[in-house]
Amino acid sequence: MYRTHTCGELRLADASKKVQLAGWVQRVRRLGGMTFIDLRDRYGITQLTVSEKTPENIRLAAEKLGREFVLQVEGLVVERTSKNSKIPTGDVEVSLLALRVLSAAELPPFTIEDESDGGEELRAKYRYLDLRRNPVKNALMLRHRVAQEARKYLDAQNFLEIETPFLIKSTPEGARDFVVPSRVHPGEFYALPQSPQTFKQLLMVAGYDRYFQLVRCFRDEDLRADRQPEFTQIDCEMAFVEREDILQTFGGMMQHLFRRVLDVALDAIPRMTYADAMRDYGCDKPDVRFGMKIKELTQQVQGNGFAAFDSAAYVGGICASGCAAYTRRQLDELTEWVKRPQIGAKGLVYLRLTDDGVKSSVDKFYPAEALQQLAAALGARQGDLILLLAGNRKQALNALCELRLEMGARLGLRRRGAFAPLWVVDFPLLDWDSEAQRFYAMHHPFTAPQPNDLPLFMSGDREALKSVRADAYDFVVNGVELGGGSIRIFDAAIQQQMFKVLGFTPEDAEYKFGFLTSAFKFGAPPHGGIAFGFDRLCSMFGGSDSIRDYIAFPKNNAARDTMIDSPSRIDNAQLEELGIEVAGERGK
RNA sequence: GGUGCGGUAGUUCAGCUGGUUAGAAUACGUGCCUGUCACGCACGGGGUCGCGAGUUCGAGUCUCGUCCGCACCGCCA
Repeated sequence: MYRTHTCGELRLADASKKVQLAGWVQRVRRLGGMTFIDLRDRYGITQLTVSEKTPENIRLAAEKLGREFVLQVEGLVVERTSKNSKIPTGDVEVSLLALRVLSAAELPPFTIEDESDGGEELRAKYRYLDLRRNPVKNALMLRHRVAQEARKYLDAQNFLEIETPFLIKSTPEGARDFVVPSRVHPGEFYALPQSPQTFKQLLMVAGYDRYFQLVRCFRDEDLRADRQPEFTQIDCEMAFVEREDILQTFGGMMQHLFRRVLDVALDAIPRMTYADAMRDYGCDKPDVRFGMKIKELTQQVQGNGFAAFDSAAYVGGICASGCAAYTRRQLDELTEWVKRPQIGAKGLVYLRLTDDGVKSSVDKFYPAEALQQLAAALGARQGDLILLLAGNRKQALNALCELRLEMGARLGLRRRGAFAPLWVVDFPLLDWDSEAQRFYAMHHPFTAPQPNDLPLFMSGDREALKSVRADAYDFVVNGVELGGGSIRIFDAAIQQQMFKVLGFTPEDAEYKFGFLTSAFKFGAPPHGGIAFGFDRLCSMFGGSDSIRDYIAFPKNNAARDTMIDSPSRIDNAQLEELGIEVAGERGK
């Protein structure tokens, strides 16, 4: 036995006990005749003392200790003469009777402290040291808590946790697949799942009418702060349900998680249609912690000779409360901001509602009365700033969406600790790609059209298809998409029609998804489901925009793990065994 | 594939319009110190200024290329 207590455990009530502790040296403070050692483990820090009364062999050993040495010690718990209220164990210390160095340590490349002096690059390379730090440890503990609470809720609702395979078949629709060569079948490949989508549907066909899984998913796409090539979903599916059942069940799960993890009580989750979200917020994942809704003004502003507006397919604006005092410099800076390539606006028109009336950058095109009407249309009051921009509908809405979020941030309206969840519903089923002259599934090819739109869908008419709504829904919090799902097609004829609309030949469809359509021939129940981005959920709970600290061993921006140095080359013998041709470049 | 920012002691950073021997803080080492907990004081060691080319009498500083990191756009059914 190495220890009787952890380093976070001892209190005044333990005084005069003889205890054993084990942990890492956080810091040594040598005061001459007296030495203090902070011993750290997962649970906390306990101060060890070496004084002139301490046996000499321990005094000598203590002189050689450095940061991050691993010790096992025995000692007497004593009340401190000067207490430290900053740590829970601060009323006591352990006066050493025995000390064993289990492991000496080199000086770490950065200090293991909450406010570490190490940069991200260094901490990534030595992730096992970074994991010793409290902020990372707390993030992983939060992740554990969320996982346990999700399991508790789903188990109580009769869901079964069932594992599905990681070595599956490549179906390069949507995201790129990670691919794994087969040694047994040279020249053939498995793919890692982007999600267990088809398997969970097969489980519904098999009668396991409530399934869930905390499951790793793999997508070979470029990374972001909130996107990793391997990430975890809370993947769920239910049979004999319609949309309402799913929204109730998983709205309930979110209320459970917010309550149990954050002690935040969420009201029933509000809903918004995709069309409303696009119109009022310019995107399908609105941050509704604040208003500042977008207002379309195309009709109202055209015909006054202002070319930028007259020639635009869409003109819209937002009203930033209390920003009328923005200086010319600030407005110029904002204009540059919206003209950046990432935002892509051509320019920015402003109206400042000052004490002296409306001052705008387009005064010469619009009479004062027209400007007043614009202000009224946006519900602006004296002291407000109106920002307008124009373009094609999609670009302009996107730019307004970004501008709204930016102004919201500048005005302090995107408060951490405030949570505004919602369901976005009634997504379009299909997305027409005018370049490729084909439809893509907005969600995936198993998403059911809404019952009301089924005749339109079966008609196969291109214009009709563009307006078909899907029985799909996203769960959005504070402008972040945390989950999404749909009611699935379970009728073979509708599924065939979907493959046809998406341009799959019957052979294609058979090759890629034949197992699923076959299964549907043997009695498929109506079903639907949802998947939540578990890493994002955790980072949302933790108040971070990056999911990296909520993953024990994440990849960097370039999809590398700099600690283990992956991906890496493999030798020719290994390649040959896999039946993969050895490239001429190799070995150079 | 693209845009922006960054790369200088172990670490975090400063280093102006190019100009002596590249600094600070912290960490580390040594000495002193019996109540510290960001201990204190004194002294000390520590640099391929990411890498390569170019401009120049002279480059940490300017130019080009390249590698690496972060954020974002494209991409993510």
